[in-house]
Amino acid sequence: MTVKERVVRAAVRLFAEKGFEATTVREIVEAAGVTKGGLYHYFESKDDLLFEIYAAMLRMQTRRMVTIAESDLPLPERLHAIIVDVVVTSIADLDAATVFFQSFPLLEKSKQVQVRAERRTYHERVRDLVAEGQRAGIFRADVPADLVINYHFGAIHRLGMWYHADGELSGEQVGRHFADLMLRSLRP
Amino acid sequence: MTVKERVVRAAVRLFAEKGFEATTVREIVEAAGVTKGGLYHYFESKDDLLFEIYAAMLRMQTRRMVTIAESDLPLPERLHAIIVDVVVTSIADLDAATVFFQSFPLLEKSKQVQVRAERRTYHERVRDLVAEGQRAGIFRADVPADLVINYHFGAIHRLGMWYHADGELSGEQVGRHFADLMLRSLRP
DNA sequence: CTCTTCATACCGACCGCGCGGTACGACGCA
DNA sequence: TGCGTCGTACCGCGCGGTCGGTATGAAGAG
Repeated sequence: MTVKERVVRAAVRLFAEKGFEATTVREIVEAAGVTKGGLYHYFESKDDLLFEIYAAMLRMQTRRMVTIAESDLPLPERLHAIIVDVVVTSIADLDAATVFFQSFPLLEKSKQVQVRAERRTYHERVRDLVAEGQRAGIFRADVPADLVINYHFGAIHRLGMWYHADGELSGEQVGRHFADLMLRSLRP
Repeated sequence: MTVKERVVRAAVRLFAEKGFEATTVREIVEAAGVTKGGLYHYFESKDDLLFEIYAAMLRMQTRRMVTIAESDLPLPERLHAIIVDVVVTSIADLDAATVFFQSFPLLEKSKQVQVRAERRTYHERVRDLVAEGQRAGIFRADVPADLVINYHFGAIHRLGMWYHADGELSGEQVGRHFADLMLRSLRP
């Protein structure tokens, strides 16, 4: 494992556990078994480290979502698969997901803009699926598609607050339950 | 308005906007129009200030929830009213709600224990309503009540991330949509 | 009614600590 | 020798918190 990977791994765990600001660079290098010189050789700043975590998560989740959205499955099944996938991948790297959904305001403003832009396209892409289903009469149309997306993704973004790997449910099971809850709430 | 109130009001706004750790005591006293001496006369520490915000929010929301839960309305209507109420009160003081649901890990550990205990009773109280409905056959029973509560309250806890008062929907409207989404997802 | 006492409310200059970040040397490989 | 890869000793800053002091006004004594 490279120095860079060890730093990222340690940082993600600490950020998830104690928050970005409460975690010191000294703690990160200690947990990663490297030194400050090593860390600052690969990262410009503590903030830059957070941004790398963000960028990796965003790229991965967006790519997977687009792949499913562009498949030729029936619309409700595409939506179902997207929810299951985002839940499963979030749980697979729960620390990163926790950081991702909690530390956004702490990013430098300029980096926030970048991240927000990509998050927006993600949001709109999925929202359009819902809106399409509403127009087709597959989904009930008496609730705004934007609100539906904010609602259900809000639920997903809080996963890190309560899910523990030693619990009874696997990521796959949680994902299916979530997808079912979403689709049922849209049933006409 | 007393010094204490002004401090709390300013602190809530700043904590919601920039996060607890990123907000300095100097910024708070400046925004509140008081001095450090005044602040530390009423609060033991910056952490104590955060805790007061938490305690007030918790007491208020728990009290309201219990009142509704103990009413003699039919079960689904009680659940509906609880969701509408928590959404409306969260939106009425969105800054406090945002802080409440985001800054928990930054509280002192001993205070976390207190808060967690009360949050737990809140959670269990509402979960029991769902479980009761499942046993009675009013709600579908193929999904764990705990997961249902985590899911739907997760959505509520993210309100501060996207709701803006200048949008099209009032707190009441959002509350009703949320409650509808929840009850529909439980329809057998 | 006046004088003394004392608690409460608040002020703001100051402090020590530990933070993120840096400078520079060393080591290994080409 | 030269370049990329670190290690280590250090730095300045700004943070949360402190502490000696003052203003105010209620309570008790005479």
